Amino acid sequence: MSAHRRFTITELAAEFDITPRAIRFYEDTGLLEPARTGRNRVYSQRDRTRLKLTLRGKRLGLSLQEILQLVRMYDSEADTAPQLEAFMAVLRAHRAQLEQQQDDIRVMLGEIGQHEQRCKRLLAGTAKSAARR
Amino acid sequence: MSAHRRFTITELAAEFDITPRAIRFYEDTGLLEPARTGRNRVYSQRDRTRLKLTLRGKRLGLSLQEILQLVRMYDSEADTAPQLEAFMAVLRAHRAQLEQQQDDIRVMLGEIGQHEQRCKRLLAGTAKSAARR
DNA sequence: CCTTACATTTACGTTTACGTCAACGTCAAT
DNA sequence: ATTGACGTTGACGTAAACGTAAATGTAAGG
Repeated sequence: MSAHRRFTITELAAEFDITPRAIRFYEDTGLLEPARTGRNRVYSQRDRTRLKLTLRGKRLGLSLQEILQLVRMYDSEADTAPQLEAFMAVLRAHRAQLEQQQDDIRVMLGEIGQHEQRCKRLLAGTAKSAARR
Repeated sequence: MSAHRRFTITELAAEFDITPRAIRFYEDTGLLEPARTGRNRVYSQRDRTRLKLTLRGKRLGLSLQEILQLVRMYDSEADTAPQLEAFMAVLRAHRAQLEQQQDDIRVMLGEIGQHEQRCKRLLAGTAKSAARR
């Protein structure tokens, strides 16, 4: 309901388990544009969403600059055909990268599974030799 | 067949599209341990595999130190039960992180799809208004 | 009024992952 | 003999993403 909830910097920091310093830094790079009450920052739902996007991007290894380009693109009102074409080219590139990452993850999960199996076998072995005493 | 192929640093650099400097840096951090012919580095299949692992880790946002811990763990001959338990704990943590990334990727791919749809619609619109002249 | 808690800006420090010379060795080709 | 092409080891530079300390404001509670 309250679509216009306001957040303080420490609230957001606590919620997302980051420091206020980091949040201010994201503002410096242009990712957030909180309102002010005097000098103090006031964050809207939109800012919160942006922050979530930022952290998601970070988890995938994007730089803040790359994230900034993405959110700017998403917000931009591209309307001419060349702009739209350029937009879509960027989208395709990012999709390709994400799909590459999906592959990488699949491979890594496979390796982890193998190692987990090996550990289980070895643990079964140590359990037996411990039981033999 | 030739399981003992040897590679020079520029060969590997070319193959993986990185600089020799980067490869030497990976050696400094302990990720690679090439043999030597005099002063010159000679890389084995194993080194090449390590390098591939390293780059895959990087694409997923891991730091070189984290990658180093992983490959060391994978190479280690843990045999005592506590070691194996600790090993598996790390494996579980990494699997959790990878699954988080999978989620992140799914969300992002969804967003990209939406924007691509929007672009297509808009492009159809601009095509029409261009045709009207 | 004074302290405590949280906020601000400014500014310098730090880590990571290389880039970029500089100075040198080496081997093949001209 | 010299010229590249490729290799080496330092050593310093740099961009990114904050950490951290200093100096200050300000609102609430005892």
